[in-house]
Amino acid sequence: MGRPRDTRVDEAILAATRELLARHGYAGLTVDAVAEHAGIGKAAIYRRYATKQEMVFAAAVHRSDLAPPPDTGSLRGDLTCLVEDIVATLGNPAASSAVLGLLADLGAPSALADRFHASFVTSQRAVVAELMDRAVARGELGAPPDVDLVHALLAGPVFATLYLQRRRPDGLAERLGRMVAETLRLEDRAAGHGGHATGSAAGSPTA
Amino acid sequence: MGRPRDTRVDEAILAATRELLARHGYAGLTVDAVAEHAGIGKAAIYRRYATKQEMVFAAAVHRSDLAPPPDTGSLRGDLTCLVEDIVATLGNPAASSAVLGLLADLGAPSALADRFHASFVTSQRAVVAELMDRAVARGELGAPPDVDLVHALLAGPVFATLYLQRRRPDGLAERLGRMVAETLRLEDRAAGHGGHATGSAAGSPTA
Amino acid sequence: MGRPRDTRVDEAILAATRELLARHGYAGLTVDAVAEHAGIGKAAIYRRYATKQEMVFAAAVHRSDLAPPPDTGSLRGDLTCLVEDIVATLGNPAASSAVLGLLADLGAPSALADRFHASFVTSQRAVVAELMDRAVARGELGAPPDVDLVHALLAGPVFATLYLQRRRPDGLAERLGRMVAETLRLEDRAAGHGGHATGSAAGSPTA
Amino acid sequence: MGRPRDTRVDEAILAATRELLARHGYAGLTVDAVAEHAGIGKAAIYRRYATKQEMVFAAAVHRSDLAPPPDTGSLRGDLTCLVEDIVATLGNPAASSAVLGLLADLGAPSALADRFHASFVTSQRAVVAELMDRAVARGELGAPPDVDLVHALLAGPVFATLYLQRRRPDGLAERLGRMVAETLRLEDRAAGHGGHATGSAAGSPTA
DNA sequence: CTCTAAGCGAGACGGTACGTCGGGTCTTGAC
DNA sequence: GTCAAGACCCGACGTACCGTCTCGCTTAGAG
Repeated sequence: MGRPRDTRVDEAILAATRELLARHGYAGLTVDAVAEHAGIGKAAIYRRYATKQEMVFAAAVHRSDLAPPPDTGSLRGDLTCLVEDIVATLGNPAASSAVLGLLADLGAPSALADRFHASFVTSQRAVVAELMDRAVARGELGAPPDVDLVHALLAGPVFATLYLQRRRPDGLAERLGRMVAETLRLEDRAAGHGGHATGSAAGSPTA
Repeated sequence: MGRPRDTRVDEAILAATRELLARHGYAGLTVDAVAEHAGIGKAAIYRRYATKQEMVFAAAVHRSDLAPPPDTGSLRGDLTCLVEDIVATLGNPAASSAVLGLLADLGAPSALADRFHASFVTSQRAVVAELMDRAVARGELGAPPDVDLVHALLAGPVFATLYLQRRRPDGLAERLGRMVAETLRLEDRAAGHGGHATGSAAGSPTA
Repeated sequence: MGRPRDTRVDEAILAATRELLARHGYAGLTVDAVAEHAGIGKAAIYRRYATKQEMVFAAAVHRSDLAPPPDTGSLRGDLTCLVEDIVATLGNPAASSAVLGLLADLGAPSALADRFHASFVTSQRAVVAELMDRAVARGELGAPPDVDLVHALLAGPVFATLYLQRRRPDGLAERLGRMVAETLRLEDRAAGHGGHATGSAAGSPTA
Repeated sequence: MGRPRDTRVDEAILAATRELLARHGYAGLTVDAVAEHAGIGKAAIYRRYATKQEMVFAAAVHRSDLAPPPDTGSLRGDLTCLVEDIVATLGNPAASSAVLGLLADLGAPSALADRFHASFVTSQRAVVAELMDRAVARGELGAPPDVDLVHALLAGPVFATLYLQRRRPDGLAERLGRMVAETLRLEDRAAGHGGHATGSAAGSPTA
């Protein structure tokens, strides 16, 4: 019962967090500043989020449950598509700061650390697993490969490009999708599995 | 003139920083705690390092200029070796926390940000470039590929495994070295270059 | 038109205020706590009282308009009676906390400050004036003395005993009434007034 | 060891507290405001005082250990002198607000409550006891009266005048000293003690 | 062999942000 | 229009950390 939470306040908090995150980065983000910028009181923030980290998580990461993966008809297309999603998510400066900041802040295992993992990592992993199954169904792969490895091969280079090299990952999705698809097919064949010889398709379209 | 710096103090600072970094993570690391744990005064720290970041950098990152790359005789061996170095560097929990923390803290360009980049990223990049040249010299590749891309393909998955998946990267170097070497050869041939047909090496499965 | 105020709410507010005042003192009294303890909403409180001070005033001070002074037949008896009233009023722990708290809070002149003054101070002063007139009429005093001084002589020691010494003022009224009555008669005679020589009463020791 | 407390900071805190106390009263006094007004950080305050109350106590009450009572040669003079001291102490607007505010805030027994009592009440009580002994030694009184009662008779009216009537206590010390001295002598004789008949002295100099 | 500049542990300093709490206002849906 | 519930804005509280600044002492190398 009682007065319901004001939706405009929710949105104002998230919007302000995202803007200040983009403008000043994760370090440099102040709860007071968010409150002032959103035209609300700090209590309204802490009524929703127990800590600054929770707020940032909600503002910049939570919703990125990673949309259901569209089937492009080929492993390579699917992977490219997934990488494009990851790039799009992290390309946003707010999310970019937030993910890195949270990753650094959430050293000790905690409830939020788990939720962050679930929202960000587990969901990506699930998508990867789905794509592998599709490839097997299609006959592109004989057996589904190590999901964590594939995930690392896809998400890792995006991280490296953005956070280590501090470059825009232009064209990365395309190239990464192609390379990983090719690698997976090679590994698959080398392991003695092997779909019904779709292998040749892989060699042809270099983009 | 005057009294020279006490070497034992230098070491005590670095040791304490590394220990506390490993124990409490980058967030959770306090300059006061380092001073107390090292049995020294804060002034002794700030006489050496201008900021907490500098201290952490010196304690956990600085020396990792990445040893000169040993020539293993094959692209795949060289890459595996490099990834092993990266894994070894970041496997240490102190360095692990430190790198992530500094990455998050050093949002704005600064002198330290540049030095961090130089010590960590540029040196890795240089090694990658060297390995590419070796491969070309050996005839494994017809033309040196995009160094940044290769760097991202090597370092990225290590980051993803450690920081996103929070797993130990056991066996990652081996697999990653093989996959990337193979991918590079494929790309190279597809691009119409092509060393003197060392391609067969790709077929030899696993190791 | 509209729903009438619920009388039980009025009483619940006042009762809860008094209880919490007695239990936690003025400083530890919270409007939220009053609402919860009374099983009502804060709005019901603020609909009746503009501020926490008003509420406390109403709960613990307002009604103490100081009953009409009973004529005991002697100045000494009247004064004793008045002091007993004051002691009874402030002896209640709720009222005790409330008066002190309001006194401290109501620094700046305000409407409530005036009402507090009127309800608490002015009414006492009026009673004192009345008692003085009675004494003059009776012939115990030749001229009515400075009312404020007499008030201070009566109420002050009660305050000092309760708030400074933190003791229960047992037996204080009796002794204070006697002393002040005697003092006033002495002053009166010294000033050259003098009722019809009731002075001898002064010699009658004790009671 | 370590850097010693800066005396100027101590003084700046106390001075700022006193000024803001006088300007805005006890309620309305902010620790942040004190820090800003003193040009120091909040930490410097909380390093010295655990709470706002402690700070106010130190600034406005602590030092009022009540100077050693000067011997004026007569009970009446001594009492007048003491009341003048009390009036002088509480006449200061800062001390005035502080005493009342602390009295109201320190409802529950606590370490500070005890120290406040000791510094403010006990010291006054000790002076009163001393004056009573002097009077007995002088022969003005046959036996020392109830010290708490006398203390209440002296301090109480000052409180009542200042805090209840909100008047300046001009001329109060004089009148109060005379009245209480006279009362005590009367009580003393009535109780059957009696110094060597100095009684007549009381009647003469009315001022 | 003294003098002196610099290092040292300790800890206070000014700031700034945190997360909590209280006061007084406003809003919802039930009555 | 009142009620219980509870969200809202505001602003103070006391804590913690950063990077700086003394203190009084120790330690080496220059004269």
